Amino acid sequence: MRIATFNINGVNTRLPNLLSWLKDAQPDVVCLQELKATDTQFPAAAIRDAGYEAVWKGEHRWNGVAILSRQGPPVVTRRALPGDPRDAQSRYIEAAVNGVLIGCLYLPNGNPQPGPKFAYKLAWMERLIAHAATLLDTDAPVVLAGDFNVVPTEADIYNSRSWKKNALLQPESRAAFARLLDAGWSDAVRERFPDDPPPWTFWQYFRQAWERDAGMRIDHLLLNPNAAARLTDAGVDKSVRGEEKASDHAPTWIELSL
DNA sequence: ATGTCGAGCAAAGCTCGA
Repeated sequence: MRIATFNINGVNTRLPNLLSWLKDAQPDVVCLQELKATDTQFPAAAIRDAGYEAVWKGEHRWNGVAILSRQGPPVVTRRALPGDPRDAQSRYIEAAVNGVLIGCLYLPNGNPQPGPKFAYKLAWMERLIAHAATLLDTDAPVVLAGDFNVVPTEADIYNSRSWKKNALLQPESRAAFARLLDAGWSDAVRERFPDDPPPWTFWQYFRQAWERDAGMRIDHLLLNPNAAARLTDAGVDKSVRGEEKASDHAPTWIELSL
Protein backbone atom coordinates (compact mmCIF):
# COMPACT_ATOMS: atom_id res chain seq x y z
CA MET A 1 0.00 0.00 0.00
CA ARG A 2 1.40 3.35 -1.05
CA ILE A 3 0.54 6.21 1.32
CA ALA A 4 1.48 9.78 0.40
CA THR A 5 1.31 13.19 2.02
CA PHE A 6 1.09 16.36 -0.07
CA ASN A 7 0.70 19.96 1.07
CA ILE A 8 -1.30 21.07 -1.96
CA ASN A 9 -1.43 24.81 -1.07
CA GLY A 10 -4.92 25.40 -2.44
CA VAL A 11 -6.75 22.26 -3.58
CA ASN A 12 -8.90 24.05 -6.15
CA THR A 13 -6.17 26.20 -7.65
CA ARG A 14 -3.92 23.16 -7.98
CA LEU A 15 -6.56 20.59 -8.88
CA PRO A 16 -4.93 19.96 -12.30
CA ASN A 17 -1.58 19.31 -10.59
CA LEU A 18 -3.23 16.99 -8.07
CA LEU A 19 -5.16 14.99 -10.68
CA SER A 20 -2.15 14.62 -12.93
CA TRP A 21 0.01 13.40 -10.03
CA LEU A 22 -2.70 10.94 -8.88
CA LYS A 23 -2.84 9.50 -12.38
CA ASP A 24 0.96 9.15 -12.63
CA ALA A 25 1.83 8.03 -9.10
CA GLN A 26 -1.29 5.95 -8.35
CA PRO A 27 -1.01 6.27 -4.55
CA ASP A 28 -3.51 4.18 -2.58
CA VAL A 29 -3.97 6.79 0.16
CA VAL A 30 -3.23 10.52 0.08
CA CYS A 31 -3.11 12.97 2.97
CA LEU A 32 -3.65 16.53 1.77
CA GLN A 33 -2.95 19.73 3.70
CA GLU A 34 -3.60 23.42 3.11
CA LEU A 35 -6.81 22.86 1.19
CA LYS A 36 -7.63 26.58 1.47
CA ALA A 37 -11.23 25.58 0.88
CA THR A 38 -14.39 25.29 2.93
CA ASP A 39 -16.19 21.96 3.23
CA THR A 40 -18.52 22.81 0.36
CA GLN A 41 -15.68 24.04 -1.86
CA PHE A 42 -13.78 20.74 -1.65
CA PRO A 43 -13.61 19.22 -5.20
CA ALA A 44 -15.04 15.85 -4.18
CA ALA A 45 -16.57 15.09 -7.58
CA ALA A 46 -13.35 15.56 -9.54
CA ILE A 47 -11.46 13.47 -7.00
CA ARG A 48 -14.11 10.74 -7.17
CA ASP A 49 -13.85 10.77 -10.96
CA ALA A 50 -10.12 10.16 -10.52
CA GLY A 51 -10.96 7.02 -8.54
CA TYR A 52 -10.65 8.25 -4.97
CA GLU A 53 -13.10 8.43 -2.11
CA ALA A 54 -12.31 11.27 0.29
CA VAL A 55 -12.99 12.62 3.75
CA TRP A 56 -12.06 16.17 4.57
CA LYS A 57 -12.24 19.03 7.04
CA GLY A 58 -12.16 22.42 5.38
CA GLU A 59 -11.85 25.94 6.69
CA HIS A 60 -12.49 29.45 5.47
CA ARG A 61 -9.36 30.78 3.68
CA TRP A 62 -6.69 28.72 5.46
CA ASN A 63 -5.65 25.27 6.60
CA GLY A 64 -7.89 22.31 5.75
CA VAL A 65 -6.96 18.61 5.56
CA ALA A 66 -8.23 15.58 3.64
CA ILE A 67 -7.63 11.86 3.28
CA LEU A 68 -8.13 10.24 -0.14
CA SER A 69 -8.36 6.51 -0.78
CA ARG A 70 -8.72 4.30 -3.82
CA GLN A 71 -9.20 1.23 -1.59
CA GLY A 72 -12.69 2.06 -0.42
CA PRO A 73 -13.97 5.01 1.54
CA PRO A 74 -11.81 6.15 4.48
CA VAL A 75 -13.58 5.47 7.79
CA VAL A 76 -13.21 8.62 9.88
CA THR A 77 -12.09 8.17 13.48
CA ARG A 78 -11.38 11.83 14.33
CA ARG A 79 -11.87 15.25 12.79
CA ALA A 80 -9.75 17.20 15.26
CA LEU A 81 -6.67 16.73 17.40
CA PRO A 82 -7.81 16.13 20.99
CA GLY A 83 -6.73 18.35 23.85
CA ASP A 84 -8.20 21.78 23.15
CA PRO A 85 -11.92 22.05 22.34
CA ARG A 86 -11.48 25.79 21.64
CA ASP A 87 -9.04 25.14 18.80
CA ALA A 88 -11.11 25.85 15.66
CA GLN A 89 -8.34 25.42 13.07
CA SER A 90 -8.75 22.50 10.63
CA ARG A 91 -5.41 20.77 11.02
CA TYR A 92 -6.15 17.12 11.78
CA ILE A 93 -8.26 14.33 10.36
CA GLU A 94 -7.86 10.63 11.05
CA ALA A 95 -9.31 7.64 9.23
CA ALA A 96 -8.89 3.92 8.72
CA VAL A 97 -8.26 2.50 5.26
CA ASN A 98 -7.94 -1.22 4.67
CA GLY A 99 -6.76 -1.93 8.21
CA VAL A 100 -4.29 0.99 8.37
CA LEU A 101 -4.99 3.95 10.67
CA ILE A 102 -3.91 7.23 9.13
CA GLY A 103 -3.60 10.56 10.92
CA CYS A 104 -3.35 13.44 8.45
CA LEU A 105 -1.92 16.55 10.09
CA TYR A 106 -1.01 20.11 9.26
CA LEU A 107 1.15 21.28 12.12
CA PRO A 108 1.11 25.06 12.74
CA ASN A 109 3.91 26.99 11.02
CA GLY A 110 4.62 29.05 14.13
CA ASN A 111 6.12 32.15 12.54
CA PRO A 112 6.92 34.75 13.59
CA GLN A 113 8.69 33.50 16.67
CA PRO A 114 8.67 34.22 19.48
CA GLY A 115 4.99 35.12 19.77
CA PRO A 116 1.50 33.69 20.06
CA LYS A 117 1.76 31.68 16.84
CA PHE A 118 4.89 29.94 18.06
CA ALA A 119 3.23 29.24 21.42
CA TYR A 120 0.26 27.74 19.53
CA LYS A 121 2.65 25.57 17.52
CA LEU A 122 4.37 24.20 20.62
CA ALA A 123 1.05 23.62 22.40
CA TRP A 124 -0.24 21.81 19.31
CA MET A 125 2.88 19.62 19.33
CA GLU A 126 2.23 18.70 22.97
CA ARG A 127 -1.30 17.67 22.02
CA LEU A 128 0.08 15.63 19.12
CA ILE A 129 2.60 13.89 21.38
CA ALA A 130 -0.18 13.03 23.82
CA HIS A 131 -2.52 11.74 21.13
CA ALA A 132 0.26 9.82 19.35
CA ALA A 133 1.02 8.01 22.61
CA THR A 134 -2.50 6.57 22.57
CA LEU A 135 -1.94 5.19 19.03
CA LEU A 136 1.63 3.87 19.23
CA ASP A 137 0.88 0.37 20.49
CA THR A 138 -2.16 -0.22 18.29
CA ASP A 139 -2.13 -3.78 16.98
CA ALA A 140 -2.31 -2.49 13.42
CA PRO A 141 -0.23 -0.16 11.23
CA VAL A 142 -0.58 3.51 12.22
CA VAL A 143 0.83 6.33 10.08
CA LEU A 144 1.01 9.98 11.13
CA ALA A 145 1.51 11.84 7.87
CA GLY A 146 1.59 15.48 7.00
CA ASP A 147 3.28 18.83 6.91
CA PHE A 148 4.96 18.89 10.32
CA ASN A 149 6.52 22.31 9.72
CA VAL A 150 9.66 21.05 11.48
CA VAL A 151 13.12 20.59 9.98
CA PRO A 152 14.20 17.76 12.29
CA THR A 153 17.98 18.21 12.13
CA GLU A 154 20.66 20.27 10.40
CA ALA A 155 20.96 17.46 7.83
CA ASP A 156 17.37 18.13 6.73
CA ILE A 157 18.00 21.53 5.11
CA TYR A 158 20.27 22.81 2.36
CA ASN A 159 21.77 25.47 4.60
CA SER A 160 20.29 26.77 7.81
CA ARG A 161 22.20 30.07 7.90
CA SER A 162 19.32 32.29 6.76
CA TRP A 163 16.73 30.24 8.70
CA LYS A 164 18.13 30.51 12.21
CA LYS A 165 15.19 32.54 13.54
CA ASN A 166 12.53 30.54 11.71
CA ALA A 167 10.01 28.57 13.77
CA LEU A 168 10.65 25.45 11.63
CA LEU A 169 14.20 25.13 12.99
CA GLN A 170 13.88 26.25 16.59
CA PRO A 171 15.33 23.96 19.28
CA GLU A 172 11.87 23.73 20.91
CA SER A 173 10.27 22.57 17.63
CA ARG A 174 13.03 20.04 17.05
CA ALA A 175 12.91 18.78 20.62
CA ALA A 176 9.17 18.13 20.37
CA PHE A 177 9.64 16.24 17.08
CA ALA A 178 12.49 14.24 18.62
CA ARG A 179 10.21 13.25 21.49
CA LEU A 180 7.88 11.56 18.99
CA LEU A 181 10.82 9.54 17.68
CA ASP A 182 12.04 8.78 21.19
CA ALA A 183 8.57 7.52 22.06
CA GLY A 184 8.89 4.87 19.34
CA TRP A 185 7.67 6.53 16.12
CA SER A 186 9.82 5.92 13.07
CA ASP A 187 10.62 8.68 10.54
CA ALA A 188 10.12 6.64 7.36
CA VAL A 189 11.98 8.82 4.87
CA ARG A 190 14.93 9.14 7.24
CA GLU A 191 14.96 5.35 7.69
CA ARG A 192 14.94 4.91 3.93
CA PHE A 193 17.73 7.47 3.39
CA PRO A 194 20.00 7.08 6.43
CA ASP A 195 22.86 8.89 4.72
CA ASP A 196 22.91 12.67 4.35
CA PRO A 197 21.26 14.39 2.73
CA PRO A 198 17.74 12.98 2.54
CA PRO A 199 15.39 14.18 -0.21
CA TRP A 200 13.83 17.60 0.35
CA THR A 201 10.05 17.98 0.43
CA PHE A 202 9.68 21.78 0.39
CA TRP A 203 11.25 24.60 -1.61
CA GLN A 204 9.95 28.07 -0.77
CA TYR A 205 8.71 30.35 -3.54
CA PHE A 206 11.19 33.08 -2.61
CA ARG A 207 14.65 33.68 -4.00
CA GLN A 208 14.59 30.94 -6.63
CA ALA A 209 14.76 28.23 -4.01
CA TRP A 210 13.58 25.56 -6.44
CA GLU A 211 16.09 26.52 -9.14
CA ARG A 212 18.89 26.43 -6.57
CA ASP A 213 17.58 23.20 -4.95
CA ALA A 214 17.51 25.18 -1.72
CA GLY A 215 15.03 22.86 -0.04
CA MET A 216 14.32 21.23 3.27
CA ARG A 217 12.48 18.22 4.70
CA ILE A 218 9.34 19.17 6.62
CA ASP A 219 6.74 16.69 5.31
CA HIS A 220 7.01 13.47 7.25
CA LEU A 221 5.42 10.04 7.66
CA LEU A 222 5.84 8.65 11.17
CA LEU A 223 5.20 4.93 11.67
CA ASN A 224 4.26 2.98 14.76
CA PRO A 225 6.27 -0.24 15.27
CA ASN A 226 3.66 -2.33 13.46
CA ALA A 227 3.87 -0.07 10.37
CA ALA A 228 7.65 0.33 10.59
CA ALA A 229 8.08 -3.43 10.31
CA ARG A 230 6.14 -3.29 7.03
CA LEU A 231 8.05 -0.41 5.40
CA THR A 232 9.45 -1.45 2.02
CA ASP A 233 10.19 1.90 0.38
CA ALA A 234 9.86 5.67 0.74
CA GLY A 235 10.52 8.68 -1.42
CA VAL A 236 9.60 12.12 -2.69
CA ASP A 237 8.00 12.83 -6.07
CA LYS A 238 10.31 15.77 -6.61
CA SER A 239 9.37 16.51 -10.24
CA VAL A 240 5.90 17.63 -9.13
CA ARG A 241 7.52 20.70 -7.56
CA GLY A 242 8.90 21.75 -10.95
CA GLU A 243 5.54 21.83 -12.73
CA GLU A 244 3.63 24.88 -13.83
CA LYS A 245 1.71 26.47 -10.93
CA ALA A 246 3.24 23.95 -8.51
CA SER A 247 2.70 23.84 -4.78
CA ASP A 248 5.80 24.74 -2.80
CA HIS A 249 5.78 21.15 -1.44
CA ALA A 250 6.35 17.84 -3.25
CA PRO A 251 4.39 14.63 -2.53
CA THR A 252 6.19 12.40 -0.03
CA TRP A 253 5.30 8.71 0.19
CA ILE A 254 5.88 5.33 1.75
CA GLU A 255 5.17 1.79 0.65
CA LEU A 256 3.87 -0.66 3.26
CA SER A 257 3.64 -4.42 2.85
CA LEU A 258 0.30 -5.51 4.30
C1' DA B 1 15.20 42.65 5.61
C1' DT B 2 14.19 40.66 1.52
C1' DG B 3 11.56 37.51 -1.54
C1' DT B 4 6.51 34.77 -3.84
C1' DC B 5 2.38 32.80 -3.59
C1' DG B 6 -3.18 31.89 -2.62
C1' DA B 7 -7.56 33.50 -0.90
C1' DG B 8 -10.86 37.00 0.60
C1' DC B 9 -12.93 41.23 -0.12
C1' DA B 10 -14.83 43.54 -3.72
C1' DA B 11 -14.18 45.18 -7.97
C1' DA B 12 -7.91 46.96 -7.42
C1' DG B 13 -4.87 46.43 -4.83
C1' DC B 14 -4.55 45.57 -0.15
C1' DT B 15 -4.29 42.09 3.99
C1' DC B 16 -3.06 37.87 6.13
C1' DG B 17 -0.79 33.46 6.46
C1' DA B 18 2.88 30.86 4.99
